[in-house]
This record gives sequence, structure tokens and C-alpha cells, in this order.
Amino acid sequence: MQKEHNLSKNQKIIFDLIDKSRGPMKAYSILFNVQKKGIKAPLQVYRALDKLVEIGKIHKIESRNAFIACQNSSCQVSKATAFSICESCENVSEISNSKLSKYLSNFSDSSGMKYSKYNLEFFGLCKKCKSK
Amino acid sequence: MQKEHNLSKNQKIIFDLIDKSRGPMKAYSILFNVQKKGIKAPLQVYRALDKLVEIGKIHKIESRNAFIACQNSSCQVSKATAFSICESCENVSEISNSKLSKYLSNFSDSSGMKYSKYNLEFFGLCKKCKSK
DNA sequence: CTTATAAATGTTATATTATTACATACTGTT
DNA sequence: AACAGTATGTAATAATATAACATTTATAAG
Ligand SMILES: [Zn+2]
Ligand SMILES: [Zn+2]
Ligand SMILES: [Zn+2]
Ligand SMILES: [Zn+2]
Repeated sequence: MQKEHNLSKNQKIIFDLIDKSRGPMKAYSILFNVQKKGIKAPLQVYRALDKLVEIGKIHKIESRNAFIACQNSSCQVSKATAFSICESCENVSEISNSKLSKYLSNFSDSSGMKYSKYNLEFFGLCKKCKSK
Repeated sequence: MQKEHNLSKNQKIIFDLIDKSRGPMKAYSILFNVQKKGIKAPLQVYRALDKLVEIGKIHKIESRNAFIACQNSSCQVSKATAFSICESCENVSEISNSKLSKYLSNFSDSSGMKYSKYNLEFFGLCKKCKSK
């Protein structure tokens, strides 16, 4: 069950924008889009993004410096994320595969490290781009 | 067998620096360190980094915007990378685990995407930091 | 209701990371 | 020698992210 987070004003504005977007959004593109709603400075955007990432409502696509709404209802926190990224059209989707997440969450090696979080990004060509 | 790449002057200077470093290095820290060798501009650094990444001599740690020498002799190209990152001391090491790499290289799902590359970053506490 | 505390906001300035554009030089091949 | 591909030099600028400080709002005790 997803914990209900009462988003603040700025958080809600920014989450709604990202959630409605068809793909990942970059911070300054977000900023541009919310200026009419009174959010004027980069820091206001980054603060909201940080919080939204922290509570798992959005994820950062590290290789793209972009943010996407969580597409996985069972993803309470951003501790185990996997994405597929098309290198041609830049379409991104969150992978929801219980075998994969189980495998990675249980992964351990001889290094003595205790893993508490992972992020995986797969790259390739999506169906559409493959057939071009 | 690793293909022998004849690194150019700038590529060699920058690879040697990263290879000798104890941890991942950031681009502008690299720049600072090689200025005495005549590399003056960011672009000279980024061009060498791009090439070194392309041929698999170094990898980019996406979540840190930093670069580390390949620690895995069998890693010919940067198409299948996995790292463990300590969130306390920021120590990074490349994971070389054939089961993991086999599992991820063979991963496919119903999305119709053809995956040709992946990057995985595990986060946690290293042995030292755990016991503090 | 008052006080205390944490969380969020507003604002300005600045730091950090990365690329565009253009000119020149080097390297290997025919 | 001519060509193609790769690498370099340089200046300017774009894109991404954080520091510092003042103020306001929300939440919870007492
Ligand atoms: Zn998610
Ligand atoms: Zn595509
Ligand atoms: Zn490697
Ligand atoms: Zn550590």
C-alpha cells in the first residue's frame, strides 16, 4: 500500500507536470513550464524534485539528467529502479519485473558491502525504432 | 582478448591520471590535474573522456558524474557495466560477477525492446563504513 | 491558544558540468 | 601527393545544480 504523501503546493505543481508529460522531463524544462504558476527559480524546482524522488513519486534517469513519474504502483520508495531507454527516440519506461527486482534486491557478493539500493538502466532500440 | 588501442597524447595523459587515481574522478578535477601537461580547456578533457568511454578503458559513474578506469580486464567495451557505490565514503568499485552479467545481458521482457547495453549502480555501505 | 519544531518557500548569486562552432594539425592509406 | 579519418587548440556559451540567507507555513505538544 502506497503511503499517502500530502504534497506541498510546489511539489504538486511539479509532480502533476511530470506525471502528465509523455516522457522524462529535464529540470529547466520543468522550470520553464511552471513559471506561469509562480515558480521562478531553479532551486524551487530542484527542491521539489528532491522531495518527490525521496518519496518515490518520481525517479531520476541518471544517464539523461531527467525525471519521470513512477509508473509502478508498487514502487513505494526509490530504492530499486530499472528503466529501459531507447537510444534512438529517447523513449523511457520503468521496468516492472518481479524476477528482476527480486534478483537484484537479493544480490550480494564477496565485497562485504551491504546493498540497500540500486538503479539499472537498459539501453537499446524500441519496437518502433527497430523497424525503421 | 583486449583490443590494443593506441591512445593519442591527450587520451593517454587523461587515462593515466584516472587509472592512478584511487577513486572516480570528475571532469574538472581532471582538467585541473592535467593543466601542467598542456591541456587547458574542458573540451579537451571531455573529448578524451568520450573516446576512453567508447573503447571501454574507463566508465562513467552516472549518478556521480565521475569517471573510473575499467577494473575488469574482460570488459572490452562499455556495454555491460555494474558498480557498487558506498554512500558514506563514496568508494566505487566495478562489479565483476559473471552470473550477474549473464543474467542482465540475457534479460528481455515483453516490451519488444532489443537491449544492447546496460548500466547498473548498487548503493550501500562498504565494509569499513558499516562498522563505524 | 501558545510555543516549539520541522518542513517548505522565496530570492539572489554562484558553482559545476557539458557542448557548439570553427580553425588547424596529425596519422595512416592509396 | 592526395585523401579520409581522427585528434587538437581555442573561445564562447549552454545546461545542470547548489550555497546562503531570510521568511513563511504546517504539525504537534503543552
Ligand atoms: Zn517507480
Ligand atoms: Zn525508439
Ligand atoms: Zn569495465
Ligand atoms: Zn564506505
